Amino acid sequence: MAAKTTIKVRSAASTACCAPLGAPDLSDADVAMLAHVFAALADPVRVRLLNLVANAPADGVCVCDLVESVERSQPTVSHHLKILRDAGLVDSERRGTWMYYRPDRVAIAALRASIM
Amino acid sequence: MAAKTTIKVRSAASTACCAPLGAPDLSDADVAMLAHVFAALADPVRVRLLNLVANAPADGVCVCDLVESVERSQPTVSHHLKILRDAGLVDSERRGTWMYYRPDRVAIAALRASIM
DNA sequence: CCACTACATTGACGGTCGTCGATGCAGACA
DNA sequence: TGTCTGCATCGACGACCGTCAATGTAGTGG
Repeated sequence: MAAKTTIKVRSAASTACCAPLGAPDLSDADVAMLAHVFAALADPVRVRLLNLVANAPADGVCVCDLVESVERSQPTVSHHLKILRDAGLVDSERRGTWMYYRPDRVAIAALRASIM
Repeated sequence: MAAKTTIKVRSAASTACCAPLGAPDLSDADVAMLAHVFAALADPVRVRLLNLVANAPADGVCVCDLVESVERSQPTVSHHLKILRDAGLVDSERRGTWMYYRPDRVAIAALRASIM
């Protein structure tokens, strides 16, 4: 079996984040990834959703509660949550009929660190 | 003349930034402002431009140098720089025929602080 | 005054995004 | 099996965004 290198494996979905915005040698891939994560926060509904998820109890929030809070249709909320999840800013977990969303605090801290 | 209150005047152009993303009482105005600033960084060209401006000599970079670096037309670069300036992330100053752009490090630090 | 340079603004085009109704799908329960 | 609930996906529409050529504007220098 191949030896595990010390290279950090990027978590599944091109997640946040990486090289700081102010780095003198920022690669095009880093630029694209940063823009992708920032784009996930470029909509007021998604900012609010992340804010709600971040202030939820430790076991998460279900989509139905979020739909009520942001006053958008359920498909629209699902759409925005998918964008936040693809950006690595939130996690989701199925429990029974419900999907519970929680913030990915590691990714969020990495994003903060990437700003200069 | 009216007495100056201690209320902090928001610098000219709805600038970055303010209440943290994780605040339990984040107002709609805060959400809108955060989304606006994040939207300014939601494009790879603008992320690169801010990166270039941030790594420029202390007296700034002229637009012509940025045009060469990002390989876009001069109107396109001007357009992106205007978005970054409206978001409060960069400052511009005229010197002779040239416009020099510099990062607004205070606003950038405020943006970092606003992430949870 | 004129020509030139550096940058901003305008106008137009194609592509992407936010939104919702309709539909699909999985789990719970009888 | 059938039905109900919670959520995801699809399809479509209007609005916004990134891009560039053309044009406008301000400063420089002859």
